Amino acid sequence: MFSKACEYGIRACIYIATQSLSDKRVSLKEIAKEIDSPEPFTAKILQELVKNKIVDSVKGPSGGFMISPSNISTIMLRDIVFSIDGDSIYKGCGLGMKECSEICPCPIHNQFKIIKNGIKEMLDTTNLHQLTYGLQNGMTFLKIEKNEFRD
Amino acid sequence: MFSKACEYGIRACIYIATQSLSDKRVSLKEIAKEIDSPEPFTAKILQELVKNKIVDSVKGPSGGFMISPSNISTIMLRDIVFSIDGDSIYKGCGLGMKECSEICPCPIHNQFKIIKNGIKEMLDTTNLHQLTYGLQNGMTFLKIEKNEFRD
DNA sequence: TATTTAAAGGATAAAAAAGTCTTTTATTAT
DNA sequence: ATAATAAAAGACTTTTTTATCCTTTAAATA
Ligand code: FES
Ligand code: FES
Repeated sequence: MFSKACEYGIRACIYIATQSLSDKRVSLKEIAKEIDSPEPFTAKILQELVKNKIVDSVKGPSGGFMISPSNISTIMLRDIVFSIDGDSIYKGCGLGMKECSEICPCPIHNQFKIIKNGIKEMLDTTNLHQLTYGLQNGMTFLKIEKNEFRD
Repeated sequence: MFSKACEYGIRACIYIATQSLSDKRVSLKEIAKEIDSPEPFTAKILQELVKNKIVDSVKGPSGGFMISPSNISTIMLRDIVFSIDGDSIYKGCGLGMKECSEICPCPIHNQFKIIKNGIKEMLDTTNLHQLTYGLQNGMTFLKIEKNEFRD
């Protein structure tokens, strides 16, 4: 569905957002640990998100990444996905033809249109605040949690 | 969404099916031409589909690929996709966690469940016959058609 | 101002996916 | 039987994606 880069990007944004709500900047190291992602690769993805004004970064001591709390409910999942994967997921042809169009539809075009509309709808209507909510309440997770009974 | 291999695989099956309905075996060369795919790569994918009993092949002169007409309406899109890409598209976690579960759901789990159910539903209920229908009527296409006015 | 800290940038490496090529095997028709 | 045909098999190459490493730049603070 999404590229690995995009998956890490979304997870990183959600984690950064939870901490930004408590006015805390977070370091790359902390992010990678909390979302269980490879640190240098995550750095690259964050650079891209910073360029796209989704994440804000500050260098040096007590620096790190944050997302301005006022933006957390205006940033849509679509914005993050678009920054990293573009729009092929909801615009491209499901059978990989150069373009998806009503004029030259592939055999699964009509079935796929429904799916792609659903994806677009989800990306367009889900904001970052919604995604952080469950995480803060311990109802959702960004990595497989290991408890004290099993590892 | 699907891998390139899977896209070619689906397109190949649809083309083979249309010809099999006229009792014609088709060669790799013809398939690759008709679905606009790289010939040797398509060969690999077809081998896999033959192993998975979705496509039948015969070597030698007047050999080629076909799909038994009686199977065309029982082969589901799911069967083709599963042969090539497995079930990660509707079973995996949208944010790339090792598994998708209700016990340890990721922040987009609930939104994604709807999408994934839609995909599963589509794959489970769409059969090969449905997909060949539009193609035979010139309503759907397996490659961008070039007409006499523009190329 | 010097030192430390942490991200940015750029080059590189590893792995996976996509695509190619050559040889072998099976089948048909001569 | 033999030649021709077409898929199967397996090794190989290229491209893309994923991941790592090292140097530079910017900011804070001591
Ligand atoms: S043309 Fe293939 S999905 Fe629209
Ligand atoms: S846990 Fe991520 S989609 Fe279910």
